Amino acid sequence: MATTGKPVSAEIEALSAVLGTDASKLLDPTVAKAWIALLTAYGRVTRALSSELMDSSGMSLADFDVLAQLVRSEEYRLRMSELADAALISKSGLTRRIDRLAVNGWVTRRRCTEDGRVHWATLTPLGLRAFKGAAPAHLAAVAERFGSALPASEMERLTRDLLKIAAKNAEPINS
Amino acid sequence: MATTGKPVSAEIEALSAVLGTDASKLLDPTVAKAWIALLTAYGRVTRALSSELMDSSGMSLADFDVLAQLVRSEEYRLRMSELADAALISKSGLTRRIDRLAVNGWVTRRRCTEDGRVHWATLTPLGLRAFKGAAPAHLAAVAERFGSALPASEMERLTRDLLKIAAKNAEPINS
DNA sequence: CCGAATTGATTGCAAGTGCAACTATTGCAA
DNA sequence: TTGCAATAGTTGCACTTGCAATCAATTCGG
Repeated sequence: MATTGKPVSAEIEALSAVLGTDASKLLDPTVAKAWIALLTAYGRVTRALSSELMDSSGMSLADFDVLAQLVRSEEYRLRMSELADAALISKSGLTRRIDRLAVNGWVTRRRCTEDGRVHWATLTPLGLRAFKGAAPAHLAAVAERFGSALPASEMERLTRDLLKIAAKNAEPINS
Repeated sequence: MATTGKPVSAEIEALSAVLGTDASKLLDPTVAKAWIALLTAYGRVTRALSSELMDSSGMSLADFDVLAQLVRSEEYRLRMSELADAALISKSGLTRRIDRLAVNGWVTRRRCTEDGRVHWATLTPLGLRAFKGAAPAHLAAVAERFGSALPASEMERLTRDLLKIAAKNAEPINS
């Protein structure tokens, strides 16, 4: 979405001309600038991290997230829907992602004996090894591409601001 | 990626336990928190905006961006690759997106008479109408979901920080 | 001028995605 | 009990995506 490097004020002016109303009434130029900055920063960083991770470890960012959630869970396992929520993807998306991870031998899927509706996704030793192999480079890349741009105090302020935005839009993904 | 509402320090500790090294050496917990906050804020806001826009105007966020770029361009037209860069999508993605927009009658695609390699994507009057119909609600939604979370001065600081991050990762998409 | 390199755009392909419909299992109420 | 509602997960579908290969037009070196 609208992420040129060009000044946003011009963009707002162009929109005003077209919309026939003062577009800055609809969207404050300050906000528009910030929004475009967010889209740009997010897009560039994730794009770079994604291809670096794929090159170095053969896994996607989404794969890494799923493995990370399993790594930090009790007994290296989670229910499918817990895992979907934690990794911020839809349930159907997770089903197929686990299919792929299972083909690699990185996770297993087992039906729960106590409640037959539940399926456990469990990290295998091989999956743990894969994660351990991928994590150092990936974390270092996050530190470099994202972390090194701002001093710590500013980073904390950024976190607070972003969490306020996130809080304004809180709703679970799997309704 | 890894976007639970849970404290990140726990995440980092879990990773340290697994990686066998102090994961905070690899990724400062302050940075980790900020990164997860960015992912969360971005994911929630764009998800909501996307479905609201689709419901109200039948266009995707990507469609809106493409139309917005054309609206603010000279004579409502851009070369395919200019437009791809401006809208932050790949060239092949743009080709097919323009296909779809052309089916709606919102844009036309014409070969350039001076340089036969170049194709112009041009906004039609119908496309302009569609954009004018969609923009007010969408801009208002950005104002509400994103803009209203922070006061203006904080918004400006956020913009500066995000642009620093973007600048650290500057590379054109279509290499 | 002619052929090779370059540039602009499209297409084949092999993914990934979410929604809605579906299956399987369990819990609960009468 | 029995049958219906709720819950967990999977699948069909239609659509998007990006990369690499390809086609088409232009430019440039000799």
